[in-house]
Amino acid sequence: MQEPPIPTSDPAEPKGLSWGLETRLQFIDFRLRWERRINRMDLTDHFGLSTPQASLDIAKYTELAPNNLTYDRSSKAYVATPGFRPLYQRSSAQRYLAELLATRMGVVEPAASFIGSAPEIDWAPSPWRTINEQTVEAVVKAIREQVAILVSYQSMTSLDESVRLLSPHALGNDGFRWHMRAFCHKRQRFSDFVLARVLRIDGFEPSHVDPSQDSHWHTILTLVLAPNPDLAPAKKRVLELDYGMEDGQVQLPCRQAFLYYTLKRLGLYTKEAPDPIAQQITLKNRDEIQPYIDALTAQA
Amino acid sequence: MQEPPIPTSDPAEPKGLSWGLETRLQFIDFRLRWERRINRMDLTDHFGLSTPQASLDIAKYTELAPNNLTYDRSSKAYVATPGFRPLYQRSSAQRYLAELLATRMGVVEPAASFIGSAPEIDWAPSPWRTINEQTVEAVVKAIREQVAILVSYQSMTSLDESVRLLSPHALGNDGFRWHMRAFCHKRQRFSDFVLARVLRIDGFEPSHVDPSQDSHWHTILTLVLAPNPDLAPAKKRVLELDYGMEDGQVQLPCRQAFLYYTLKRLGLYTKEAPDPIAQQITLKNRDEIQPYIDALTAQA
DNA sequence: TGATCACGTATAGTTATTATACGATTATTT
DNA sequence: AAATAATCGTATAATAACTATACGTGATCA
Repeated sequence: MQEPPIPTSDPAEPKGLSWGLETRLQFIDFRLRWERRINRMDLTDHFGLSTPQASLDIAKYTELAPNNLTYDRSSKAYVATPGFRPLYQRSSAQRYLAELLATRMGVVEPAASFIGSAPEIDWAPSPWRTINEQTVEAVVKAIREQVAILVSYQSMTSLDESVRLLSPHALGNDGFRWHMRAFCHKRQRFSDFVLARVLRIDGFEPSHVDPSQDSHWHTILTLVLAPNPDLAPAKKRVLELDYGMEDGQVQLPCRQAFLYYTLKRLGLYTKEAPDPIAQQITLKNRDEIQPYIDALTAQA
Repeated sequence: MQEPPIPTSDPAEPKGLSWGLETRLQFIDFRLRWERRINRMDLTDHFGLSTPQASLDIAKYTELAPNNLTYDRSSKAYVATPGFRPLYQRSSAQRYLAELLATRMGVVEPAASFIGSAPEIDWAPSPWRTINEQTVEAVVKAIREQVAILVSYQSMTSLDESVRLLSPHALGNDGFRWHMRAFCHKRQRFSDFVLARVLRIDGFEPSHVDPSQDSHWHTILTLVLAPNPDLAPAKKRVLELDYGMEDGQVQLPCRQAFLYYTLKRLGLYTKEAPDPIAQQITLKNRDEIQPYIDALTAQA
């Protein structure tokens, strides 16, 4: 019996092909959509195959999507038709933009990406500490094996090294930095630890912590965001579009553990009354959330 | 003659292998590092190969990195040795975390990722408009072919549809949203347009715009960030670690076009004197940058 | 103790892919 | 205007990659 092919979420995606061929067909689809052209040479460069095989792959793609491409003798390449319809999820706009960004930021090696030539792109930069390989490896291992790690952690209160025994159970990203969610045996409570503040890993120790007791992690709040009602209608409409609001609001599920970072990023973490001009977005259910906001100051 | 294999950046990475085999070896490397184990079944599931071939692949990996794995009869799998050293860039911690995040956020299909079972992870959520496929496709096409697009754009000033002719030349991401950088033929100047505010694409038109004239895009400022000097030494150290500062500061290159978004994200966009307690980070070369900051209000 | 499930490996067969070559079409150079 | 180069598709034969199947081994578990 033939081994079953890789399952794909979209039932319209062709099945029963070998993993290699399927990947190459996805490549053809991707290049056609985003660069509007594909060549045998594109295939031979990226996958290291021969020209006859590249021809066969293109022929196979043409069989699957005859209306997606035509050969243009002038440019010596297949070009996407105006009515091109992508065949694979891999060719989605969201995926394309994410891949573009990751490749340019150096997170993804160019050889691992389907992108050939792409439009100029840049982003609002943020200072980014290069991630420590050993720290991540140790934390991931500790989470998987459910053991504690002994770490030297840079605390907010003292320059001296503080050695702590931590039992991590999850990873988190606040938009800037990576955290671990862990039980601190010193303070006897769950909290967040920024991975970049881990100065050294001193070893592993057995641990008996139940992650389900981390209530700040498991409590999921729903923030209801809306445009500031005092804004002009056009501005409100802009905000609705920017944030994907429907009926003038959007619900944002948020773990209590991320409440501070989420509000901070949205510019909603203010103790005073927010300035309606600077503050374009409001927290519509602030009454409901306020107790959790008050709890933040007590904890930090 | 054999076609040349895919070039890899790291000269230590093995070469001369077929693209398929190389990918499978990277998979083995990745799984060993992050899940500490690999099986024939992992390979047959992910790539749809037969068990003898999976055996051969593992044997090949063992030949390349004999000290990275041992077979554990008890768990019926190869496990990573304590002294495991990754062979491929693909197995880096940064890549792993990025892949974890992208997979969980739904940007990358699970089948396209090497991740099998992974630790629990979450992030500070932000409202995210689902990207419009047609808009991205049209903008990318316009940039590539150097033509203008006629769009209905939701402006800040009027609820009525405003039709504009735009000549885009680059894409940008402000941390929340995707933009295009384009010449607006109506206002006769370059500026940013949020993709989500594009209500409709009305067609393409020939265009003669020189992207090199977009000075806000091509002017690259250097922001010098430092911890607030009034903070306690331990807090300063924390910020240095969080933001990868060396000698108490970090340089952040930033296009003038992104200045507003960058300062906003860092909480540095204040017209009044910043509050030293809330404001943990300072812009060390504010004198130098201030003229550009002043120019922002005039423009917006 | 026996069933199960990994492993490795061997053999034979099939499929995928390569190497090479040819003619056709188009753009570019001479 | 003619030669050159590059692309396409395709045909052939050869090779490499991979599959199907089977068998023996050691460890775990009911």
